[in-house]
Amino acid sequence: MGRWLPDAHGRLASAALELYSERGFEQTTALEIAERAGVTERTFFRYFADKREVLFQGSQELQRIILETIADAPDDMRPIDMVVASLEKVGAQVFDRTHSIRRAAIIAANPALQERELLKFSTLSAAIAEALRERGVPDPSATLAAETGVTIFKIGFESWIAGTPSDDWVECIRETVAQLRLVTPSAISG
Amino acid sequence: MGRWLPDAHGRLASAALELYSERGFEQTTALEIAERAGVTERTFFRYFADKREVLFQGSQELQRIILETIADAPDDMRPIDMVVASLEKVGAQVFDRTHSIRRAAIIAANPALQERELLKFSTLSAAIAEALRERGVPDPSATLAAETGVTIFKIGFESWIAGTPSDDWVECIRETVAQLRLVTPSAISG
DNA sequence: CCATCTATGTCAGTTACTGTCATCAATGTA
DNA sequence: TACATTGATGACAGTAACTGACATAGATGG
Repeated sequence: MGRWLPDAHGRLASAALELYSERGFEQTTALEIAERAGVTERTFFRYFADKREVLFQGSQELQRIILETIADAPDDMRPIDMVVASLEKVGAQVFDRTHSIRRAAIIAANPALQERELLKFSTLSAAIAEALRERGVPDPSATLAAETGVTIFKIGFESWIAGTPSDDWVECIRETVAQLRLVTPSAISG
Repeated sequence: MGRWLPDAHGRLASAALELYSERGFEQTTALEIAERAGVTERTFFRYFADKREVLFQGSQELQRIILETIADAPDDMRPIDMVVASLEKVGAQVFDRTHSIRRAAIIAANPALQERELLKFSTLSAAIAEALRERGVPDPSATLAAETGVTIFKIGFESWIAGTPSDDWVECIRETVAQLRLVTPSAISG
């Protein structure tokens, strides 16, 4: 056995989620998180750039899968369909529903966390647009498809969390796309 | 003459903009801003909730004008056109171009400020959607028109700052709408 | 002339985060 | 076996963003 318990990163992330749930984000200090995880406060900030970042560890993995899927998509696919397909793929691999529900409640209760979430979405959108451009999709199509894709992700994620109309990820994404088609048919589907 | 110089709020805002420009947002302390404005640090935090908020004082006025314009729009106008009309109206009343250019450069250089800006846009979008709903526009049309409107604002603002194709606000908004029409003709214009 | 109001100053306190150096198990190497 | 190196962590001091509580003094109204 090592000098310390393994997986300090994971213990910190779990401790933070618990404490943010129990007493709220602002009412939780970094010291408290560290103590519950059995490390010092300094170690917390070695793993996470700040208190908010703990809740967004999944975003890198999410982005990685989306970008890879877009890069590997067949050439004859429409850009928006490449993006939607990558969104469908992401669900099963990344999300635990119980965890996501708790996390969403924490974020909904705190503007500082909403800010961070918006920045992550903005970053994701820029990365998707760039991936599309690398596949030869010109602007503004690339940017618009990316923005639309992120909008679908947001709304689809919300409905998956809410469980309406379904708690199945792919179904939520497809239903969201269908809704959007009703409003902008010629922009989404040929 | 009063006990203190008048317009502490304005002096603080100017001092902050200067210092953020000169040495960057993170390299500027609240104490330095206060000293340049001739007040104490405590007074700075009486006027502004935090260091970032100084740069977003215009957003409330911006939102007010947009919402009022939407509320007063003719009944036969399409929702998206109500929003676009409100965006056109806002420019001359709110923005000073020199100030806006400096401000944009400061924000572009700092992720924490980008987060705040995204939150302001998100808030604006929600408020526009609500204003449309109050005029009888159902969802998801209201939400989509609001989101589209904010997108137009963002891109139009960027082109106005850049001066391409014009440094005239209304022209920038109209050009952005035209660009968007090219991509989603049936969603924007009948 | 007095009471109150309002904007500000003063000051102590909490906490998020950072830089730096020490420690010590694990690991590789002679 | 002995010894140097590495990597994760602890220890600790420091900065700066905020916050709360109370003091002060000019302006204002009766």
